[in-house]
Amino acid sequence: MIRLFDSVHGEVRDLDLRDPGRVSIYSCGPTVDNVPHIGHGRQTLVWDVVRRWLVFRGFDVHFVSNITDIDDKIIARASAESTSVPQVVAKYENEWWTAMTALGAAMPDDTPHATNYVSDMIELIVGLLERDDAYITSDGVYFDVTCVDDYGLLAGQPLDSLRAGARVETNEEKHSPLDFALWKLAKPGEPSWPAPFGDGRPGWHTECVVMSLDLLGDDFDLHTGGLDLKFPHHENERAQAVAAGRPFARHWAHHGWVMVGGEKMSSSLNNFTSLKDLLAKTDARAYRLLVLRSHYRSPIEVTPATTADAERALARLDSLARRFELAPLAGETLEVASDFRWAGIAQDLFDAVAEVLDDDMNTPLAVALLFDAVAAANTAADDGNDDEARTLANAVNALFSGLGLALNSHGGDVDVTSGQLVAQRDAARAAKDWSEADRLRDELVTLGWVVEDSARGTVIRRP
RNA sequence: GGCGGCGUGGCCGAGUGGUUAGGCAGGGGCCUGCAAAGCCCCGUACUCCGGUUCGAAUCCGGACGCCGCCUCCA
Repeated sequence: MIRLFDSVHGEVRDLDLRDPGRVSIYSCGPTVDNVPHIGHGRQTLVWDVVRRWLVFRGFDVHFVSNITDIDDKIIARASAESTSVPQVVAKYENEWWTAMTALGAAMPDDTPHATNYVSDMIELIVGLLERDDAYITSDGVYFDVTCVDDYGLLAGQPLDSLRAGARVETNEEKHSPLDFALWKLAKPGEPSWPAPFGDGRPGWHTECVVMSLDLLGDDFDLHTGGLDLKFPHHENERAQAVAAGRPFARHWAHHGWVMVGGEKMSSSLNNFTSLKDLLAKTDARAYRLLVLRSHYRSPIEVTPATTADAERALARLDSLARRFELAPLAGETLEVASDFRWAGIAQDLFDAVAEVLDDDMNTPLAVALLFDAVAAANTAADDGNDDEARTLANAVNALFSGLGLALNSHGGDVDVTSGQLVAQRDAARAAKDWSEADRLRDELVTLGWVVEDSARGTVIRRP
């Protein structure tokens, strides 16, 4: 049984699936109005890992993540860049998938785009208007939050206290400051779609409810997103579903933010580092390891110090991969291609890791267990217990593969010159010509290699 | 004001009422021709003040500090 912290109940609970063995997940995706930042990267990694783990555990996972391709901020960006909305969308959506692929994240099974769902959204809004759950103003259609009895469920507060804390509302026509736009009437020059209540565009909260229900069906299993989406975005999605009489997400899960000097990283605070910039100087696998080494609900700081720490830890894993010539068992695909036999000490490791991952994805503890196994494998190999060593190393490799972290045994392509130097050094060492061997090692180091001796002779790799 | 989270050894970061988290960095040792990699050993931490308990970093109360949501936001 998989357990996950449920944001509605504020506690870790069993994942109660609609269809046993199958997991339907909707993960709120980006508004493509800017380059993805490190926080988006964490988001993608967190849910990629959850998805992979569920697949590894044998569940049939249906993973949906949307692209918001119409929004005020996209329109603003098009204006700022003196270009069109479609061009902004094309540019930043491309940036998004490029960065996420570089992170080693598997593509979602479905990637719905809001603009392909406008007619469905209009249909939903018409229904809400018919039931008086929404009303029309001079600039659009708004949802009346008082129509949902338990509005505030995700916020963890009743409507009254939410209203008390609401900031000063500038829109006098809204019945309550908490009411939100379902439809925004187009101003001149803005992209628009025809609708019975006037040409315009859908509100952000309306997209996700329509797309998730369309692709995953009523009563789907899990809805995820950043902690900042819990309220009001998810609250409002749910409110529409409730008003429309559609059973919505059975579970809600939210991940913590990337922090910058103690403050939340955010597009609006403009304190972000783009994912592209991070990946230009950091191994993407190191970022995945950094994310794995903290709990998904905790805030993390991504700094040169923490990424360097992760890179050195990763080097230890790659070192194991080289020693045992391990090849990753999963990459682009989610299935871990392995005929690995989980038995004996491998089974013990699997059981220990599974126990902590099944319990609210305690990846830091799982990683600790895997590092213990790394040491055990090395010790066994040092002691000449080859079978045990190899079994453990393979198990570590399989489990990291299952989490999307590919161990790398390949130290870099060796050019002809370097290859010759390696051969010469082995010859010198065989002849016990140490000064010549050391000279050749220095030469290799100058060429940018890390030189190690192994049972197979000189091995070189890139640092 | 309402609601929620956090405060662990040099750094990152888990965690349970009593037993080594793990990683990185640092010190010592083994291995090695010398290194590198690997292995072993070491630091004995838990914001503060009370309380419960045979025993609390872990439970309760309080204080202080930090962060977040209530507005766009992963």
